Amino acid sequence: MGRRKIKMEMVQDAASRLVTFSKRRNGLFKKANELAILCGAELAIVVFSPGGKPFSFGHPSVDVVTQRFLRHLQDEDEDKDKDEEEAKWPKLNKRLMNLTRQLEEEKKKGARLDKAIEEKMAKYGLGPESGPDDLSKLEGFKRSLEKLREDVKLRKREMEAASSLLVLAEKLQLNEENNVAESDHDDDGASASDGGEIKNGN
Amino acid sequence: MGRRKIKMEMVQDAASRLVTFSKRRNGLFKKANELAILCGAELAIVVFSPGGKPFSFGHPSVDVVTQRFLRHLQDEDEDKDKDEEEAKWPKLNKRLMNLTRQLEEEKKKGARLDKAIEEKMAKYGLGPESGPDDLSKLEGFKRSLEKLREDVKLRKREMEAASSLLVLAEKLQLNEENNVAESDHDDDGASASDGGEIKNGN
DNA sequence: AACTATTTATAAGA
DNA sequence: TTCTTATAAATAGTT
Repeated sequence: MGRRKIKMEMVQDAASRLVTFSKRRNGLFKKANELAILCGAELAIVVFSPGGKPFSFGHPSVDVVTQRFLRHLQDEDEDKDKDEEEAKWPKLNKRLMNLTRQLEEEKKKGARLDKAIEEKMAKYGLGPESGPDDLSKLEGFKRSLEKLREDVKLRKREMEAASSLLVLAEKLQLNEENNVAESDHDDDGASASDGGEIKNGN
Repeated sequence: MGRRKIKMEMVQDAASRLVTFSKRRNGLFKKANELAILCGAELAIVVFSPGGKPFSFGHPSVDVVTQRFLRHLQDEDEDKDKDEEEAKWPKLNKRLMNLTRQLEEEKKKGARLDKAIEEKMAKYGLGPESGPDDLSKLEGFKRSLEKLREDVKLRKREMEAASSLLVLAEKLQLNEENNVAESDHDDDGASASDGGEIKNGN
C-alpha cells in the first residue's frame, strides 16, 4: 500500500527495516484496537522489533487475555487441579491485586486527561457533528486548553512526589518480609505493591 | 475501508459483529504475518471472538515469543547487585526499577502530550498573543486534536499491556521459584500455532 | 515527521 | 461463509 508493491521478504536495508517496523507496528496496534472496540473482542499482542526490543498491546489487558487463554487451554486438556494451583500462591494473588489496583489508577489518570480534552471540545462546539458557530468560542477553547496543559504539568509533579513515597513504602515493606522470611504461612498484614513496568521498547 | 466509514464503537447487530470480527481477525493476522516476514520480527497474538472463542497467531510461535519476553525481563535485572545492601533484595531492585521506569514513562508521556498540544496550538495560529485569523484554521485544529486523542488512547492501551505482561512475568517467575522441582505443569502452556499458522477457536 | 501515489483492507451487498 | 465492488485506510518511497 504505498508507492509501489513490495516483495514479501525481509527488507534488506536495516534502516528501512526499522522504519517499516515502526510504521507497521503502529498499524497493527491500531487494527487490534479497532477489532477490540468494534467487536468487543479481547486480545493481546507481543512483538519484538528487529532490534530485539519488546512492544505489546492488550485489550482490556495482556494479562487478562493471557490468563483467559491459559484457562481455556487447561479446560480443554483436563480440568482437574485448578483450585489446587490457585491455592499455592496466596501472596502472589495479593500482589496481583495490588498491582491491578495501581493499574486501575493509572488508567483513570489517562482517562481523565482524555475525557478532559473531549469535554473541552464539546463545550466549545467542536463536536464531531457540528462545527463551531463563531470565533468567540475559540478564545474560550484556547484558554481551556492552556489550563489543561497546566494540569498536565501539575500531575507530573504529583506523580514524582508519589513515586518517592511508593519507593520508600516498598522498601520498608520488603524489609519486613525479609525479616520473617522463614515462615511459610502467609502474613496477610502488609501488602506489597508491585511496580508494573512500561515497556514501549524505547 | 469499505463502502462507507463506520463509527468506532461496538457494532450493534450481533450477526454483523461476528462478520466484522471474522474479516478483521483475518486482516490482523495477515498484517502480523507481514510484519514478521518483512522485518524479521517475532510476535504473538491471542484474541477472543465476541462469542468467546480463542484464536491465536505466532511467529515463529506464541510459545517462543512469550518465553523470549520473560527472558528479556529477567535479563534486565542481572546487573543490579553492586551495592551490598541492594544485593540482599534482588527482587526489591527489580520492582523498584520497574516502578521507576514506569513513572519515567508516564512522565515522558505527559510531556509528549503537553508538547503535542502546544505544537498544535502554534500550528493553527493559537499562540498566547495572537488570536486566529479565520475559522478555517479551526477545522484543521479540530481534526488535529481528534487525532491526538486517538493517540492518547492507543498509548494508554500499550502501557496497560506492558504492565500486564510484567504481572504475568512475575507470576510465572514466582511459580518457578515455588516449584523448584515439583510438578512441572506448563504454565504458559500455550502450545501455539507455529510459523505463522492460524489457529481456529473451537 | 510530512507527504502522496498506490496498494490493501474492508463495509455493504449478493 | 464466500465473492464482488466501491470506498476508506495503510503505507512505500520520497523530501
